[in-house]
Amino acid sequence: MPELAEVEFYRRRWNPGIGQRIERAFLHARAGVFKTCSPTLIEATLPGIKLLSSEAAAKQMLFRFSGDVWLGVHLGMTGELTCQPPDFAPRKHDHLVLAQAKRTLVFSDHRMFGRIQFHIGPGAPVWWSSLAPAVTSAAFNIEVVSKFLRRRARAPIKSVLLMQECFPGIGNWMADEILWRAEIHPRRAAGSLNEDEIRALHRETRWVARRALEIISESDAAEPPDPPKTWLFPHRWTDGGRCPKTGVLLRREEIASRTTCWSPGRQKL
DNA sequence: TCCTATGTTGTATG
DNA sequence: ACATACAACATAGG
Repeated sequence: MPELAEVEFYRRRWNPGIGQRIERAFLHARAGVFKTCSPTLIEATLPGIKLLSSEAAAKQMLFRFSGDVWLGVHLGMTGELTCQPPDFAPRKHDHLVLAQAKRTLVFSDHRMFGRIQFHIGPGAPVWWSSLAPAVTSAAFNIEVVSKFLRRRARAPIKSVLLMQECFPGIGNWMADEILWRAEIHPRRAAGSLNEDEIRALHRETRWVARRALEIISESDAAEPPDPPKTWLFPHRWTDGGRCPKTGVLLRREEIASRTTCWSPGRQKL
């Protein structure tokens, strides 16, 4: 599920637990989500310390605990964070379950493409601080984008937009949304974009990311809200779906091993 | 039964 | 060494 804004949405689900102590920790020790860390160490360290704060960046989340303890979460394709009652009994796909006095913080992921990372030290872990600058930040500028596109000149622009080292947090639906707004065909070679197209790509990347985050923060719904009908998003998986700008039938095809949707005529090869 | 799924990574190839 | 393409990971739901 989760790209930039959804990750931010799920991060907030654990907000009620901030400032509160972890009483008990249950882990599915054999789950693939703990590939890069030791489940036994996590289970031994967390009880007794407090959740202090959290941040989201790209498709990652970082939770800071007292005692210089840090927990990283990547939701993969189907991961989810929830806040459950204090007497919560872990189910099959609940891989990380942190019981507090008044609630239980749960990470579940049935497909197990998600990852938990664990770090003890005075500062945030290296994998966190070395994430590419947010697409909403000033560091994500035209220069950076055009340089990256030149390096990836022969790859289709759709696959380049999915590369986290330049477009952190952009996933399959955001990439399609950006290209649709920028009027660029997803199969275009990254190196073939002219100056105006690169400017449009940069502008729409920032716009889509910022608006998606605003929509999330304006909502108090229990599930991540969908973008409005004026976006490509609600039409792209609908058979017979039409472009909200031109009314033509949308086209779907696999590009870069991902189902890709675009508006023929508006986005030309 | 078969197909698809909002993601990343390791490996093969050029 | 670098860029590109794709199988593999694991599971549920249509």
